Amino acid sequence: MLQIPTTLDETTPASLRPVLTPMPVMTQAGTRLLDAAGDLFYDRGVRAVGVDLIAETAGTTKKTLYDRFGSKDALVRLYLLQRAGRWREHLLARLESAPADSESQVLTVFDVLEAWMGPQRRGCAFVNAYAELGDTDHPAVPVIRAEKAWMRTLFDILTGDPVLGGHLHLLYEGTLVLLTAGANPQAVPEGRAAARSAMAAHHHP
Amino acid sequence: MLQIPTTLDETTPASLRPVLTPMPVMTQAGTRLLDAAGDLFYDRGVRAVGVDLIAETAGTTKKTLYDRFGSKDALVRLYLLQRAGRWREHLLARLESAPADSESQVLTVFDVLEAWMGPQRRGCAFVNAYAELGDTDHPAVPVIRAEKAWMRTLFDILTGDPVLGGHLHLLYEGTLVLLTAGANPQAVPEGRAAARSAMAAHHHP
DNA sequence: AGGTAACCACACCGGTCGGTATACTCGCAG
DNA sequence: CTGCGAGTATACCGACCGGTGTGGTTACCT
Repeated sequence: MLQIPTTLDETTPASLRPVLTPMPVMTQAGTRLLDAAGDLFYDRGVRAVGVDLIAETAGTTKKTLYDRFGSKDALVRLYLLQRAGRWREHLLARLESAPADSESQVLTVFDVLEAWMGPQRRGCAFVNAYAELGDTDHPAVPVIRAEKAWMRTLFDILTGDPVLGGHLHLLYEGTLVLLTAGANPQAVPEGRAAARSAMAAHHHP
Repeated sequence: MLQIPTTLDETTPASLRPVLTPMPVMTQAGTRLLDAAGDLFYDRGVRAVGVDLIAETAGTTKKTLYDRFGSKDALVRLYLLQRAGRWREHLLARLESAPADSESQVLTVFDVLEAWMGPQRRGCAFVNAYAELGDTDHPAVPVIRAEKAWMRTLFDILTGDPVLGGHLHLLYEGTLVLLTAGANPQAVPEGRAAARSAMAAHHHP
């Protein structure tokens, strides 16, 4: 049985320790605000979206936004936290209904990525956010780092080998970048084939 | 002899056709402006830097900025164009003074990347810019696409095989992302080792 | 001498930024 | 009945956004 952590620990992200980073209790307007912010942040970028637009899109007011979340920075952090949780749940569910052997599991990650992205060209929400925030003390940065560390841990666990896991994680991140910024529609098939080749080479050296 | 294009063709980026995209003739204040904009854009992101700050940092005025470049968007495009040119020249110079065999050339790319980045955590200027601009009609987007296509062509030429070239390009982009957004200081050594493994597997299948 | 390109200093424009304040309505629990 | 949390509406704040206009000073070219 594979043991994959389902929570996102911001302080020791690579560990398996099940630390909770719970979402705050959401009111109705709060949920609408976070959903609207999520769509807008992802589509246009964090800095490009103002709090006025978020409140208007959610059908509420800036007052309510600041009553619920306190600041735009906190809302950005929650946006990434929610997105990380949804991706993890989605991916783990698909992996459970895939063949249990290591190679199938890894290739399934690429398949799930392709279906998740669809025809869209906005790339990885975490890489995009990091591009805007940089290596600062913004409260969202630990969430970004934790998401990358979680994917690395996933590949390590799926393969049982940190060297192969690292190789596959590099291929996964490269695929995501070249699919979007690179505008290469063949990125996912190429990434999948490269992953297959890397696993074959590792098992028959 | 390796034949690597040194120019950045925005319209047919993958071709070897030597189309020029020359920098405009620069005055003294124009050069200072573009240099200041380059540093600020890369360090803080394109949207986070205003034209007032650029002009002040360059020791000139907004008036001069708009007289030279016409718009902030044009300045952003020129920033990426200049950066792409510098990276290409730097990388090709290092490749010329490296062993000429295919494997050494590829591994040298990772070494040059590590030295180019240094201890810094701002990542790929082109990926960062795409994160802010997205798949829009911004004049800088073709420059981003062309840079990614140029790196892919480089790996194709260095290896003489588009399948292996694609694999290595994925590893290269993944390395860059995980070094910065992922905050993994082992990203370059891991990427280098993965590249070596991919090339070995390709030659002894 | 006249023209012109480059540059600087500075004021100005409408719009938007993140964030706050005031005042009001509604539903609900004590 | 009262208090309170949630929400709405709207006005406001100083700061900054990209971009423009005016006027004046050099230096060089014809």
